[in-house]
Amino acid sequence: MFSILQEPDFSQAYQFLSNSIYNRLITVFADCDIIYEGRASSIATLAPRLIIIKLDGSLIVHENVKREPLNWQPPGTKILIIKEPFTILGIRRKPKEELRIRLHNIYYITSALVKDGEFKLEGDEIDFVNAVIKNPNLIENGLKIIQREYRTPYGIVDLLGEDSNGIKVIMEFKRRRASLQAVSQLHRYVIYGHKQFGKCRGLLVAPSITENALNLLRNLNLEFKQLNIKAKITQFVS
Amino acid sequence: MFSILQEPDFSQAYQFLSNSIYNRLITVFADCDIIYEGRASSIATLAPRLIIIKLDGSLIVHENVKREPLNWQPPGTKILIIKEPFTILGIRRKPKEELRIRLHNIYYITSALVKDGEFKLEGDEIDFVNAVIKNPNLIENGLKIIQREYRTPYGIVDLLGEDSNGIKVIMEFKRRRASLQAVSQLHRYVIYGHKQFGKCRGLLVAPSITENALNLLRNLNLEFKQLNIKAKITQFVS
DNA sequence: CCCTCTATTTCGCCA
DNA sequence: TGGCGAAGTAGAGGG
Repeated sequence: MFSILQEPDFSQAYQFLSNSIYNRLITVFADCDIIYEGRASSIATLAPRLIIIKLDGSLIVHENVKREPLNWQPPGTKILIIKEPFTILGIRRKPKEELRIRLHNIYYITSALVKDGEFKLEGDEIDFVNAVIKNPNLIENGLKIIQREYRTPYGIVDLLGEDSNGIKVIMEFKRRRASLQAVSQLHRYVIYGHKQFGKCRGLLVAPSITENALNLLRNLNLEFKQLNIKAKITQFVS
Repeated sequence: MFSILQEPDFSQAYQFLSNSIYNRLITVFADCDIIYEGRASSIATLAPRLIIIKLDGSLIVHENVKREPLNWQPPGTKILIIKEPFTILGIRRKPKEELRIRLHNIYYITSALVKDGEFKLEGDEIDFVNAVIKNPNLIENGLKIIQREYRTPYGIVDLLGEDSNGIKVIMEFKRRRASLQAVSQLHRYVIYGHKQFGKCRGLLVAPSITENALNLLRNLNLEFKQLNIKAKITQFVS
């Protein structure tokens, strides 16, 4: 199920790692320096760090703060152990990049057999849009839903509808406070909509919007509909 | 420097964790189920997982694939150990959320004293813009740089310049292939620029651009300047 | 705090 | 494989 190697020499570490890579979830705690070269480049000087090697080739290096790793390599990385100098090397093509972790002193190595469990996440944007599809009146009376994920050359429209006057309504949803970027996104779709449908409306649906975004939105003749899906659900329940 | 506890009972684990939290970099490998409730919500069923607790309160749970953790809590999280049922609880206000990791069987716990090393990263967008500030002719002859990070209500312009005809040039830089979103971003600034300066140009600077983005850009009377900074550097060197 | 934007973003989906 | 956009995005920087 798991095994631990404490203060191994490089020869022991080499054996252990070679047998475990791509088979086990590995952690290494060691003094190391790190060179990354690829999409960007970085150097990390000698210090103790926690290294994780996953079954899919993900390579992750943590220091003692932050949720984000100091260095990493995404899934699909080719991982090599070099004996001299003792190095964990992660190589990727496309983009061409490599992470070179040179180990100076190894405190411990662990390996473990992990079987993924079930995982379910709720409350993302999909749920938000789904709620509106089920009940278009949340947006406005008489709104008809035409298409979800309507594809245009200028991006993918969350929801395309038609109002009670037969005018197309292009809707962009944000689960959180809408920003300038959300307005721009909607604007892009409306530029296309005008070419495609002639007159049409652009509607940004979100729980709130920043002041600058609201100004821009008005400038561009777009509309904002305040909608907080969680609040609405409780409203329906009560 | 480090210590390891193998197959502890809950009482031992409690002692160990209580003494280590916020002092040491901790890893726990254990069978656990996890409930997250906050910005979204998730459930993970019983399975062996690797848990990391950092000195700044970061809480990270990994399974055996992906660079991203299965669940997490960012820095600043309040971490509590509950005895019955044995649980690592991470609580945050603003946003209000909690991560509840219930441990069923603990394989090992490690703790270690980590001193952060030096770290230096190069090759991000800042370097890209800096290269142009140093040598505006990379963009076009006669270009004058007026301001870096020019703030407008519609966003922050990477670089504001003036061309040889005295026309303002609003520049947006992308280190990688420019997308629709990059065009929109530039367009936002130019909308403001027209109000502020009257006539002005919008220039997207990137190593390449997607076809749809290029079409949109032309539609909006914006310009694209192909520039690959790494290539340019080698060019100057050679 | 909020706003804005980058990121070695990662990840998923779809043509 | 590339385009596109969401993410419990995280993290940085400025007002």
